[in-house]
Amino acid sequence: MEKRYHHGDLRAALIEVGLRLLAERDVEGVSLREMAREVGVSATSVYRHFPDKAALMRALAREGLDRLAVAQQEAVSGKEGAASFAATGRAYVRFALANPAIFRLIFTSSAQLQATGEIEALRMLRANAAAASSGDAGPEQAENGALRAWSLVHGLAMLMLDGQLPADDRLIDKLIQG
Amino acid sequence: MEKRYHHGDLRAALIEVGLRLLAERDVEGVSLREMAREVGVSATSVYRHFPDKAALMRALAREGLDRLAVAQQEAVSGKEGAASFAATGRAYVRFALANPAIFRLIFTSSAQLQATGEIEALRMLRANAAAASSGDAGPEQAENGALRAWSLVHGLAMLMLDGQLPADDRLIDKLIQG
DNA sequence: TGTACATCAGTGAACGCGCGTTCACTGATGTAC
DNA sequence: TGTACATCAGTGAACGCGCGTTCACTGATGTAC
Repeated sequence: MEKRYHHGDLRAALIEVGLRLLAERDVEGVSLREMAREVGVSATSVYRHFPDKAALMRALAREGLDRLAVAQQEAVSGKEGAASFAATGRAYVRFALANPAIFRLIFTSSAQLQATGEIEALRMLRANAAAASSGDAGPEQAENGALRAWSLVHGLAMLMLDGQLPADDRLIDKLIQG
Repeated sequence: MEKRYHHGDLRAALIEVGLRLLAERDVEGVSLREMAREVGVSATSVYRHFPDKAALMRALAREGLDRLAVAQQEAVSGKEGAASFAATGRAYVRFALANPAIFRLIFTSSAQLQATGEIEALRMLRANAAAASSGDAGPEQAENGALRAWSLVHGLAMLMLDGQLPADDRLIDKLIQG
């Protein structure tokens, strides 16, 4: 028996299932066949919506990036300057800890995510980092400060994900705050 | 015809080939069978030296970690304090850029590398980072400064590897130096 | 110095595996008349 | 309102793939007598 999905429904269902699987296991452990199986559809039908597996994975990365952007936006609301950066940075690291595989997927595939708006989450972090370091002398110092802040937050996330540092909320606060 | 390796020779040859392959492609692209093929030996013979593929990959990570330690040691020679940290940090990032797959492998599998001495490279970076921030008030501030420095350097390496920042030597210097 | 033998690092064939992808197809949907 | 038809999202079977690993084996090495 054939299941009929309204336009876009199977696509959305595949992305939802994909993100759920990525919450449980690593990127390499997620196959196109399994995503189709979980949705309850034949593997073949995926090809009606994505040219190949890579395209589906890119869609997952894009959706993950959107969610990271939302998390940062929620965290930053009503804050300014240094407090704003700290909030964004904390949200960034916490998102990574809560969604390890998705966070990794975002960054390993984001070089291919070129379309407008897809890098919103990254743009926002950079903007906040720039605001945080705007007390510095010139615009170049501010830019350097922003990149340093982004690197700090990104490195913190990665080191905690890889078990090099304890994934401790208070440690995050200490390192980002002061 | 059977090839005879003196004790440890095939082991060393496999590690050498593994690192060479990792210089060309990603971790997932390196198979046990290919490493054996490259050495010129049957896949089966690998099991005389490693219980399974995971053990071989762990050996590759350990060797990579040693090389990272050496690179840092060479970079740091004769320097002190902040200059010492900057040198170590630069060496760390440059190693990552020169050996992307190995650098990633080191960190994704280093949670399992528990034996003494295996974390030498990491210990060294932490020590130098601590030295760099020893001007700070108390020991806790110094520790925080060290972790911040490590995060900064690690994040910089990862962002450059993932194409988020240009892999530019001058940018490395600017962000680590100042 | 020569022989017997244990050790153990190699061998090729075979296993089952799940994968991504292609194929020719079917049948429900929604539109045109 | 009913019928004809094009569209196209589904289907299951099949493909070739290289993988990690197991098996029973072979034959070179080096030691004990």
